[in-house]
Amino acid sequence: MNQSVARLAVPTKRTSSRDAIVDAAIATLARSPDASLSVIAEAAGVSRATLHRHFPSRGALIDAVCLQALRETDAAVNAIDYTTMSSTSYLLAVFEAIIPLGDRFHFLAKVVAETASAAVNDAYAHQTRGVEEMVRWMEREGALAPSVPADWAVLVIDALIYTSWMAVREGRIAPRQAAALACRTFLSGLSGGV
Amino acid sequence: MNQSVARLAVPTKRTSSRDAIVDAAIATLARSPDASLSVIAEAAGVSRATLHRHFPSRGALIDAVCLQALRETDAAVNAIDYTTMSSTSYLLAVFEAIIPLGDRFHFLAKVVAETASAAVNDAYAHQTRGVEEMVRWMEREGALAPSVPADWAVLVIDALIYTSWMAVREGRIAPRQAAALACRTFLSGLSGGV
DNA sequence: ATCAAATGAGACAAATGTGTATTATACGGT
DNA sequence: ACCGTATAATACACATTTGTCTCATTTGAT
Repeated sequence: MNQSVARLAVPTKRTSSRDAIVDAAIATLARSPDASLSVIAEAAGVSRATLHRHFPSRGALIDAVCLQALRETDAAVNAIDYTTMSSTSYLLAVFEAIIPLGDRFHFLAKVVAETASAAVNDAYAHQTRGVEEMVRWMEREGALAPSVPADWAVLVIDALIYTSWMAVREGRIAPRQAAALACRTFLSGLSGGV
Repeated sequence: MNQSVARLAVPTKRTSSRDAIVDAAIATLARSPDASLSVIAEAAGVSRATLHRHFPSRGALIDAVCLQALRETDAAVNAIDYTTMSSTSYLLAVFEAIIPLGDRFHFLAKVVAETASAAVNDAYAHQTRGVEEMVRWMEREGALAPSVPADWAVLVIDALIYTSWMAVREGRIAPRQAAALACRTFLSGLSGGV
């Protein structure tokens, strides 16, 4: 891939351009998911040629963007110390960790379809596996009705995250409240209760 | 728009091509939301020139597609006789009416962004207003917790419809079960209960 | 049969996005 | 100061899509 990587003592700013491009791509695609490479390069303060040097094709860039997003969400979730809490508290913690990332990653749903990269699919599957684990945990703790297919539970969690992202993005709701509402919606629905 | 419309006795098949194009557009865009006009025209069994004759621009076609979709969903919901049921039964009926339409309209979320037509925005706003009314009805009947923002309830309903559409489309779940699960999720969440 | 409207077939221009290649320049470490 | 790398600035080729236009043909109503 990068033939000079192996050479030692060449760390300099080798990745700085690349990172700038990925960051700019995230920021730009967040506004317009169909932004051209020219626009992204400009936003990165870099020539289009340089962009192509780091990412041979648009798909390669989209891949990198997706992987970066998945890496960051993964990190946010992994930062939670789940050993000290119940599965339902963990659910809330996950919502609270992920929802603030919506600013940057809400566009993923639109953009992921562009790519068929195995790496991205793997990372995505890994993330889904994490959600499935959480669902199973809730099942074990009796926090989830046995009649509910785990598959559906996973889908609803994803949907609530996306909905929260959009609601926060449109200024309809504050991140913290979104997390609380999403959690409540998942666990007890919107009827009755408080 | 169509200067010959006023002439009487010219109903013939004047709109048949147009309808064929809209139908083909729906079917084609359902598979690939970025399909070109050539592909759509071919699917409609019509030359691209004819397509352009009916729809001057791509946006005009997308508009027509969106309006058609909104019209159909509206019709499906309006067919429900809400006078004989509770608000929560109505919610289930709405889910059951709309979810089967996902086959054809699930792509709307991706495509609506292409257009900024006032007509489409109006139709969309009208539909949202319908959901808001339903939410208020549920509030009046005490089926909705007062602490839940109506705004959030509307968002969750939309999200559940979209999630159901996708889940059904991917064969993960049957339409009827999807409606039941969506309804249950909204009302009582996925914990406890049955 | 006739006439008008609708259509099919095709050519065409313009715009856009993407990927490649070339050359000169700036930067950074040795 | 030197040298290699990364970069900027271009230019280019290529594909795709969209929209327009023309002309011949078909269709359908009368």
